[in-house]
Amino acid sequence: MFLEQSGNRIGFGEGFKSMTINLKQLSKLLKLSPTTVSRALADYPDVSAKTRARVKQMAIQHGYQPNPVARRLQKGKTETIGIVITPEQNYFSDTFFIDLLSGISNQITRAGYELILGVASDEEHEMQSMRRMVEGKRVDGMILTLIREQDPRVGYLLDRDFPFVLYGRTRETRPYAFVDMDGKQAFEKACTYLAGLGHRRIALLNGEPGFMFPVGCREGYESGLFLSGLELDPDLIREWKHKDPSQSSYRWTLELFKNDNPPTAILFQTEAVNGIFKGLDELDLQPGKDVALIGYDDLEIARIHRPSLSVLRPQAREAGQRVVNILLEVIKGEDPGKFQEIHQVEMVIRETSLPPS
Amino acid sequence: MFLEQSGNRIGFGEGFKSMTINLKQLSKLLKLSPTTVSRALADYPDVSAKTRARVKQMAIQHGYQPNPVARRLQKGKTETIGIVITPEQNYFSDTFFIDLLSGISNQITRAGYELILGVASDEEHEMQSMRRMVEGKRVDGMILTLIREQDPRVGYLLDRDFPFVLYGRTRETRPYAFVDMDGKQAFEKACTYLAGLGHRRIALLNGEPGFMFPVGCREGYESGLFLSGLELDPDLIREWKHKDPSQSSYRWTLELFKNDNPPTAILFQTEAVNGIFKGLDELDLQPGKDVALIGYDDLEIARIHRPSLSVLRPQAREAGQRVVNILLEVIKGEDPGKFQEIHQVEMVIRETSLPPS
DNA sequence: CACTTTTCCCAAAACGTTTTGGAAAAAGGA
DNA sequence: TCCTTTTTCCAAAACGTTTTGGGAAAAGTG
Repeated sequence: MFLEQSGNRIGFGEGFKSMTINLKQLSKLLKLSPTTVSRALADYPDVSAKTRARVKQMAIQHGYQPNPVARRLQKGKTETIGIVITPEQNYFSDTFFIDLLSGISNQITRAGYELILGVASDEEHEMQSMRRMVEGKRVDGMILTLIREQDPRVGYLLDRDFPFVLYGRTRETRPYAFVDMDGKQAFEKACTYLAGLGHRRIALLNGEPGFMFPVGCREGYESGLFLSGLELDPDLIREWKHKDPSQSSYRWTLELFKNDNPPTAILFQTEAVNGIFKGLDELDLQPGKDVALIGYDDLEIARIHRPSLSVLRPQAREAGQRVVNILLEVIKGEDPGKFQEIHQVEMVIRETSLPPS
Repeated sequence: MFLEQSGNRIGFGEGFKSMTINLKQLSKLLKLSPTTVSRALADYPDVSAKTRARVKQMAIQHGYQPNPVARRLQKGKTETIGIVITPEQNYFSDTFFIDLLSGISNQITRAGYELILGVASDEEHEMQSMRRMVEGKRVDGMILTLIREQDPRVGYLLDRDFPFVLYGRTRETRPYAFVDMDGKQAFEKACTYLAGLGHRRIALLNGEPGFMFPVGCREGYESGLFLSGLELDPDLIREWKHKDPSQSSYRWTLELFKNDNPPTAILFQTEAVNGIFKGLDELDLQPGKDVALIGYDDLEIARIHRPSLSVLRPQAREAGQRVVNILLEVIKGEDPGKFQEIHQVEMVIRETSLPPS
């Protein structure tokens, strides 16, 4: 049976291609010009309803789909958008990034576009991969994530007037499009919530310096303290590194409680939670009971752990969809400066945000 | 200053395109035909060394790069390969999958190809996304991961004689190309190692049923027991689910030690480690000391945790590179049956694989 | 020198679409 | 009826490459 099938294939002599039909063949079948068929399928008004129906029916019957490569050449667009990720991004939490990517991918598909992916080992290769896409005319627009305070990618793209959208923000005076999570509001909310419960010593384990996101978190934290009439103690603030969130947070947790006046609550990014739990465990402190905890990002561990972790939950999927919709507008020629969105972050209260004991 | 720049852009009236040069323009500059320029750049022997040098120099001077879309149309290839991932894949461990993807991406770039990514929420959308790529003539080949025992994707692609390579294996009699990790050998090795240390009761927490990988793990486990003269106890074997590795492994760990004759060692996939640690903690058993542990996959947590976790470490990056190289051969027309690779998995002994106490 | 071979280059076709700029036929208006 | 408008279709050009199939000039060969 397989042999026979294989024989057929060899008989046709063109492998996979034999299963496919193109515009010219379809138009011949319909006894119409390629022009008319093309326009019928694209719903142009200058083809009669009757022939349009006939064309469409024949098209689906033969499974005709316009060759995207040919269409791209004619249209002068690649119908493709690019993204470059780095291994760091992965530590950037488990379900979070895949959710973002999922929103991006679905919206891109819906628009008939393609998402091409680059994986870069470091900052230099990240730039290199992007340049290949941009200068090699391989994409119509770029999506940028994991944004740094000073991010050369943004300047590069602005200089070339090439369409792009940031997931995040950077320090740049020229207008550009972005979708960002309101980290400031989120941390402010968490901080005032804890203060409202009676916590007076609230610590912050912030993200890696150099990146933009922790800047907002810090602002929100400070603002939250201020609004609650608490004063800022630099000893309660520290940053961790992407490379080893658990290790650095573990060490920091131990140091934190050597303080004469230790905190009763900690704000942090959920990726660092393992180290914090471990540190508290070693100090014989119970999470939630002895120390209140609120993490940023609703990772699996936050839901699984007992006690379950209260978190700030960014809506990554929705953000991904917005990023794409905006990018498509920018590609169409809309002014990027018009698209600057800051999304609210919801707080999910679970078991680790009790009043101080 | 910015205004002036912007004015220029509007002056040229063609935005980004104005920065780019095409073959015709380049050939005009060189006073040569497009044919000759094209062939010079492609190192055809029928263009003299002198003009070839002249062409190349001018090309880099003007940053000429052939338009990939036009090239693809003419060559009848998309120079693109596709991959579809699912959120499940993410639980499939942190650094592991990104490492695989990194190997894939780098090798694809090196070949001048593109990687297009689909993200599917479930099995149905996974198929749908793949069909769009294949039937829409958007890719020359597919890479498949997270393979199931009965995997409809494989039959679909074989029926169409469409090039693809599996990362993993499936139950299919027709020949196809794959790169797989030797899970059997890995678990056999781990099992005999533990038995060699004196363990007589070794438990297995296996991956989710329905997927192919756990099948090999089980085989290796059973074979390891047999080679060590131990007998198999079904009570010591259980599977977990991708959706909540920690939760199901936690419950299982508790059940496991209700056994009259509890295990002194556990083999498992590292994703499930949190649940196991939590279960052991609750039972007042110390990992490594009271119960030996070996996980499959060298995740961050394995290195960070104290005691650090002994693991089986697959070389994801190398595997990704092989997958791509093989796929490129298959696309060229090589017989897929020739490419069936099973990669060895190394064992990293850390602190959780001591003799029984 | 005459003939063959080699070297070097190029015009035209092709890849599969969409868009442009009509043109023929049908319908409407006087 | 004759002219204008609307409807419906299509031939040709264009997108930017690579490949095909020569052809002219230069270099060898006797």
